[in-house]
Amino acid sequence: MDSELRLTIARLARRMRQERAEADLGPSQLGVLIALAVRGPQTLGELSTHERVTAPSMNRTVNLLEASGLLARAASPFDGRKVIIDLTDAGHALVDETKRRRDAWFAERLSSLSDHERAVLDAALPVLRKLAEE
Amino acid sequence: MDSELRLTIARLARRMRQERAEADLGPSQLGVLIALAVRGPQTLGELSTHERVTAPSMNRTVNLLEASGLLARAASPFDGRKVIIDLTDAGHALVDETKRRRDAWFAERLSSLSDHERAVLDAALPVLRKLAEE
DNA sequence: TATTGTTATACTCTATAACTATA
DNA sequence: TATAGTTATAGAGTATAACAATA
Repeated sequence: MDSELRLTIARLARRMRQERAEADLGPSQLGVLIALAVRGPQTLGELSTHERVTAPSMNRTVNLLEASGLLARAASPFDGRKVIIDLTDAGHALVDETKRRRDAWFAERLSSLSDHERAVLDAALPVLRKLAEE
Repeated sequence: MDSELRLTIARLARRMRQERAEADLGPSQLGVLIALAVRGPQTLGELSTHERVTAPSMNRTVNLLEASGLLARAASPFDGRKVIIDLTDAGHALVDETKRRRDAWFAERLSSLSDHERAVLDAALPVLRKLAEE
């Protein structure tokens, strides 16, 4: 059954990821914007570590997002080597819109469940969260 | 809370996906091999439909896997346009090994849970499966 | 004509290696 | 010397458009 649960979670996550569309950003670009929204301004190194990607790869993604006006680079006042990356207003707006749409999709799926089924999921949430821990 | 559950599932799936490594195939190539193992020999069109990818994209992935000796193409005896794709012995072996390793990783995560927590997940499985339905 | 697979081309995302600037 | 970021280059994975072969 272990295997069943693992595969089901993978399949569900895959379906969720297909619900993007709104802006035509790839998943990596969207992931960076969401990381900035959740964890605030960060250096390139922090971003690449957290997203588990190499620095050159993150640099490229950041370049694309900067060119789209969704984030901005600023020099660190404390360390001339570092660059602080943060969302622009447009970046914040895009993150909010994306979250709203994904939540709506997921809520629609949940609405097909019975009260009991929703209660079961509610009970499972802390356990799933524990499994997902680093 | 809807949003919490959605994000937790996404995060858990992401952690699982990072557990690959064994062979250095990307997730797409591995996905094709697993699809062939689970659902048997298929045409290119069937594969691309099921993996939700365009035919040229699937064709490219199949080319790489064929070059690696993990699958083979054969002409359909009934329809000259169709190509039947199936795993080689090496492909089967790779799928088995991958499944074994991912299951082991997941089982190790599950072992950190209490009996009660595992029971909660067990109850949630059919509900998650329902959410993941097409 | 319609369908199946393929080739051509282009863009995103990833990596490693090598370089620049700062500490 | 070591660290932070960047550039150069290459390969995987995705797409659309155009083509060949078969039904």
